[in-house]
Amino acid sequence: MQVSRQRATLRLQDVATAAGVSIATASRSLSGAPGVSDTVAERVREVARQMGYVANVHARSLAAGTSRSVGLVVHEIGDPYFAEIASGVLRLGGEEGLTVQICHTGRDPDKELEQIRSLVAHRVGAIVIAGSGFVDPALQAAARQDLQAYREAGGRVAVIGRHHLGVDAVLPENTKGGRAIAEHVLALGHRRLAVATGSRGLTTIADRLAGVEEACTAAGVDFATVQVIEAEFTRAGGKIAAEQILAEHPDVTAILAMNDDMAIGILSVLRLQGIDVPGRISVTGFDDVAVAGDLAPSLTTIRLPMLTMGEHALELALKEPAARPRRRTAGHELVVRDSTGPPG
Amino acid sequence: MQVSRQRATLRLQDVATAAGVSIATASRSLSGAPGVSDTVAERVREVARQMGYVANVHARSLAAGTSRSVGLVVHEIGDPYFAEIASGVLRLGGEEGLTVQICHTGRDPDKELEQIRSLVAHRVGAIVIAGSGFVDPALQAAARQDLQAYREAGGRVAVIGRHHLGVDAVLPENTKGGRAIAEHVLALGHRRLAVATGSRGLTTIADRLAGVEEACTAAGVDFATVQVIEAEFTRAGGKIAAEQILAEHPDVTAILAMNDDMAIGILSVLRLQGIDVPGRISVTGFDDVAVAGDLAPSLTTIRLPMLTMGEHALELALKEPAARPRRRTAGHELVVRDSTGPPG
DNA sequence: GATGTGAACGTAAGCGCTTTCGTAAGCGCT
DNA sequence: AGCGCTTACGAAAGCGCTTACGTTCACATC
Repeated sequence: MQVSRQRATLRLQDVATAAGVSIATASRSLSGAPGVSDTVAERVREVARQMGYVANVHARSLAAGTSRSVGLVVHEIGDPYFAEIASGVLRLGGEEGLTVQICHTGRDPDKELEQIRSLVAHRVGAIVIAGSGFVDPALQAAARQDLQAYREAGGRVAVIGRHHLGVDAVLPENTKGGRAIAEHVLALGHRRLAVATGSRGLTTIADRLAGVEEACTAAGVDFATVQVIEAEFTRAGGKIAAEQILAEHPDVTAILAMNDDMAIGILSVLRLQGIDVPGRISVTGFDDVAVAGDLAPSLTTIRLPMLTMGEHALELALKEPAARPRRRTAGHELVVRDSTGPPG
Repeated sequence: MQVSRQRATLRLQDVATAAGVSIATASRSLSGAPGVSDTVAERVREVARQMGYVANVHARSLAAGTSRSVGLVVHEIGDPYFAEIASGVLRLGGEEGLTVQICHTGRDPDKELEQIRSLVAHRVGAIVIAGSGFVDPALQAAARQDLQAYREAGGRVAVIGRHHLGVDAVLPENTKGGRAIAEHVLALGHRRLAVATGSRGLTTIADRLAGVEEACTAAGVDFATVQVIEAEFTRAGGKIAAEQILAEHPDVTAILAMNDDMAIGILSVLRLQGIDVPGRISVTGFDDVAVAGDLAPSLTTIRLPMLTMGEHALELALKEPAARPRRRTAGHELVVRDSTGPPG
């Protein structure tokens, strides 16, 4: 007895046979390439649909030398800042019929390189790298070199929020934003400030701090008197920073967190300790993550258009590469809410 | 003059030539397959590293018939619930050396099918589908059929939070959780309840509501007297629901939101209207997203281990398929915080 | 010393597509 | 009828890998 051995999946050949055409015609019909009469093309498509044929992407990419997919590298997808960027990339990518590979690095430079390599291996058409780069020149150079090779092989790269990689970039106005938020606090009359920040080894943070320093200098406040507390760039880090500030610098009247996540942690500690915000201490954030406006008190912060930044970055990456790296600034906006007020 | 035409990217052949071995030996060396002496294998690897060779994943997948990548389907990656699940999948996936393709559907059933097909086309080794399914049997059947074909072709599937697809599943205790949160509120003495929920056409929501109904019945509260307000399953939907509840049912003393996002929106509206929580109205959430504990008032909710659920789902999907679909329940935990108290 | 054995390596046949090139047929023109 | 031109299609050559199978050679066995 003969056992009819069934293939696991349909091939283009099966569709072609069923439609009574050659494999070449079938391929052209399905991809919409010219050189096939409309009637034949339509018949092939109908047959394929009925059979439930799904083309093998690997075979297609190998033969065509291109792939309809893009890569996205983020620090941590659970972080709302990156989640929103990812949402933007996924939205535009979906519209363009691209699949998106997401990698997260946990802010580990080695892992970042590894992830980039993996994306290169996948011959993704474009790579979007979100999140701060490293101030360390050696790390920058390593990333730069890998990306350079990828681009020479025809890959496209865009980054969000770092400007040292020689590729197209979407740049949030970190320095201007840092300046704006500090100016707001200074204008309210605060003079004894603390800053809660993540590692200064990240460019984003360095930029934001630079803005704060500018504003202080302009207002005649010696930046050296500003207490800069470095902790994790997370809610937990914010809590630790807040406790440290309260313990060591009880006279501070305003705490500037360098992202909303830290600010949320800070608010939480102040609330637990019964400290009035903004009555005794004003608190500010940075990013304007979705929840910032719904906190109590709602958070004064700098709005960055994360979703749009994700879209723009992918857009840049999909464009014909320019001779010189393009820069696209993403605007910032000071959003004044209830967490800031004049010093008590 | 002869122009040396340079290849865009290195091939395995180039490495083999440089190392003075055949392409087969090179392949075996790099993949760690047996049949190569250690010295030769090491030399090949060293040469490959020095040349910066990165294997073409498409060629590899095509030849080997497998791919080291998995797909993740979520409703919306910007939603913290899904972002945390994604984080779990990415974490475990990264550990296993898998790349992860993320698709989001915007809660659109057609788009979900489309995304699943795209993943099938990519011959991903496994697919994890997160998020509620549709109660509608026709939609269920369509998804089920596509997945069935994929599994017959050797693909693995696991789902999170839906139990109708005949595949391995990680099931959050939605009904038990709904019951627990309602019991908590009822035990505090509340009798005039409102529920703010997303579309009841989603299984997750139907399950949670069923739990609430159970608790009400057990406590002798007629579920028909509970005001169930259906809106978007988001912060914005929570605000709309809250306004409607305040306008139409001002005597309500507790609002049960069917996820934290809605609860945050509700808290925000109550705060704006100067309504004391929990003094006049108690509010509960569901999920325990990261920010829930740092809100003011902090949110009483049901904790679901999202990150772990993501990991477990991928784990299930990577295992040898069992004869019968496996079920793995993810525990729930009532987290009582400051947003609930006895009715005023 | 003939023979079997296994390890180490090379040859070549695909994997399922895309795309170049060749060919046949249909068309209008002289 | 003969010519060139266009259009529609098929044959076949890859894309860059993996892997079944063949070959070689060192070594142990009788």
